[in-house]
Amino acid sequence: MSGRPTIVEVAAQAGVSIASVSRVLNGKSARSETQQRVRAAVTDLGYVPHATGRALKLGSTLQVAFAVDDVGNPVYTEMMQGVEDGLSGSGGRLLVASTGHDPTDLLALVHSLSRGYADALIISPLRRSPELVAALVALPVPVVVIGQLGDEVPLDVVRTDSRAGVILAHRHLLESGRRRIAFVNGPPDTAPGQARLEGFQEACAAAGLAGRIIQADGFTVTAGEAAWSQVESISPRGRPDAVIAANDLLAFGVMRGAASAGRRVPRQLAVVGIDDTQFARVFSPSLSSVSLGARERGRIAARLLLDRIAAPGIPFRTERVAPRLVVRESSAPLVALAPRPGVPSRPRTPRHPSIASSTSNRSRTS
Amino acid sequence: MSGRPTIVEVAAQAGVSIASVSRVLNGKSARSETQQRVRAAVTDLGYVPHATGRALKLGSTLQVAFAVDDVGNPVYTEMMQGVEDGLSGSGGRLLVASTGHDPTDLLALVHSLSRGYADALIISPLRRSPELVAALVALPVPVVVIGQLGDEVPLDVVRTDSRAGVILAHRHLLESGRRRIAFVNGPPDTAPGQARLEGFQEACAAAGLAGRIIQADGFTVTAGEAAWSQVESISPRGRPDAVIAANDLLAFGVMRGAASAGRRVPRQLAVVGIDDTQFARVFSPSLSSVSLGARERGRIAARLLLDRIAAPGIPFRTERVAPRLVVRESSAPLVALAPRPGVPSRPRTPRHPSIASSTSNRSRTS
DNA sequence: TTGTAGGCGTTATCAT
DNA sequence: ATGATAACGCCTACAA
Repeated sequence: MSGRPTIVEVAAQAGVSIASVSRVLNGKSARSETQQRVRAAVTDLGYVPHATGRALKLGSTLQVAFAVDDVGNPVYTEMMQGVEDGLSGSGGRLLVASTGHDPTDLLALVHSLSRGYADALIISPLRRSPELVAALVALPVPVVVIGQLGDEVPLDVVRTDSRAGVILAHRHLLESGRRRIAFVNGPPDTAPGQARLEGFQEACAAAGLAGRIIQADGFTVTAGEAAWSQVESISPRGRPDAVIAANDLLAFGVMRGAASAGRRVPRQLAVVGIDDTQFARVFSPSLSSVSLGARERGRIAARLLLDRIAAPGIPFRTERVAPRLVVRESSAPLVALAPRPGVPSRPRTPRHPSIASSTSNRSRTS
Repeated sequence: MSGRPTIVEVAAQAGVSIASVSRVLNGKSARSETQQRVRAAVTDLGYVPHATGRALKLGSTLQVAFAVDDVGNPVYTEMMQGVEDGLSGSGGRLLVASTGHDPTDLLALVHSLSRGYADALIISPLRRSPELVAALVALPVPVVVIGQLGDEVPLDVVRTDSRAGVILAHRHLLESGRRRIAFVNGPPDTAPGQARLEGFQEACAAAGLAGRIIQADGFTVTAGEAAWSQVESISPRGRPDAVIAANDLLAFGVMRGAASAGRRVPRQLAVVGIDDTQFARVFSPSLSSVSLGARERGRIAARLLLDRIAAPGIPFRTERVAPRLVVRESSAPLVALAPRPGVPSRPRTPRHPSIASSTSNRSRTS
């Protein structure tokens, strides 16, 4: 009557011991009559085993925490779906610790994890402060990091190579006939901000071009819009004819800013994003973007985690997902755009059978 | 050495009893010397109280579950951020149960909640099956539902009125000079699908217009694109000049489909979405949309929950958030578009000072 | 096959 | 102010 029924009451009702109840419920051997009585009592009382008791005894909660800096960024939702995919069937629940943009939050969260809320942690941090790394290593549960980490850190890691991703984008823009390529970066004190900046600089050096770098103050759409207004203030002579944005949200912001200023994409400005989020192909014009396999990285992270839980002693691994350029409308080659200057409003399918098709979903791997 | 330190080891190290350790850690009175010794031992051993033990004793986990059908839909991310906002400071963690699109998942999740994983549940279900409602009511923890529920269900509810939202959108399209208004709906067996359909039918009746209804098979971008191809197959004479989509994702799909078919938005086709997700203002053209206050609903849900936890006995409440039309470019009035037919590519700011501005962020409440 | 009993880590009562 | 001890709900040797 008072509160939920416990195993004791079930045992009493069934006229057996609590051990028998537990056994029946966990599929251990028991006489069929005992099983009957226990099951009857269970449905009778509406008994549901309490997770906490079990967790305390077994020492595991069957919860996996997933921590990111910004759930508002679709790339993390996709990553999370990947994690869910990879976890499905393992009987675990997902504990999502999003935390706003406060950088101390992630650290606080990691610390709170050492209270045993979760059996494991998958984390994709924007910044890798020494404190964070130390906290992760000290955690009493398995940790998988999605992102770049120092080489010698004893953790399982899922990486991609966003530096190479930027280089892919740069080469593609060169091939599509652009020469004044600018880079809109997010905060350079983040791991992706740093890697992508390096990629851009390397690409520029290789091409013998001086690429302009614009700093946005976040990886958000709004930051991208603000960054665009910086571009607009550049004298027309030096104004870029192409932009690589450090992620899709920035790219969306740039495209919106450009549209508001009356600039035509891709005719006057080519744009390439990074992450290939679900909205990249939906925008008009659709956004060319470098996929970093967010969903796959999530799935792999889950797999690494399950492997480690199964065999805690195995050596730490680093898995890699290669970046993949997905060419869409926003970076259509100039040669394809030239023939029909008078009809800009038509769908921008290039009439010229050039290397890169601007059709929605073609992709090119490198 | 073996595993994490427990309160027993701390007590031994400090030379006091476990009761004293517990007291010090929970801020009960203790002699200052005792406090010193305990704190020293704690830092010394790196002791962190184990959540499971505490939960078992206290009977509460400090976890709140948030369940939705599709985390891929940004409206739910926003709702979740609202929940987080509202929960912050309460010391609770958020357990996000997303579950793919399998409708049985939500039910399974709700059942699993009765295992005591969480102290409370906030749920925003697409479909309200009798089984689900029954399971929710039977749950031994407080439940707040975001969405429509039967009137007499003994639960706290946060509602909006998406039926009225559709009517807002319809009226706005009439004012912007459209007459052949179609409605792209999601599955009609969902609560929003049903309410929005009713709203459309009511609006059509009031206007004396026969509105065409197109069924999409989901609330997704892809479903919206497919729905658009149905529209394209309509004979030119009866083809709509405006579309209300049952949510933003469908609207994005429609706009993408329309763009691929060479239709111009808003000149040839006006589009209005529902939810006013973060990408509505970013798209080109930016999407007019009816905001249902997802973030605010999340915040309110959290508040209702905290109130109920504080005082379990209080009567159940239903809070309402009014829909709010946000007018943007995708539904610019025809009169504003007419004057300059030769320059369609310029930003679509209307030259005519009409009722509804098409500037990005203006909103009109009703 | 079944029951008894101990323990997982914590908090809280009740003596001292 | 402090310590011994009993729960909390469950699982699992071990003994019968």
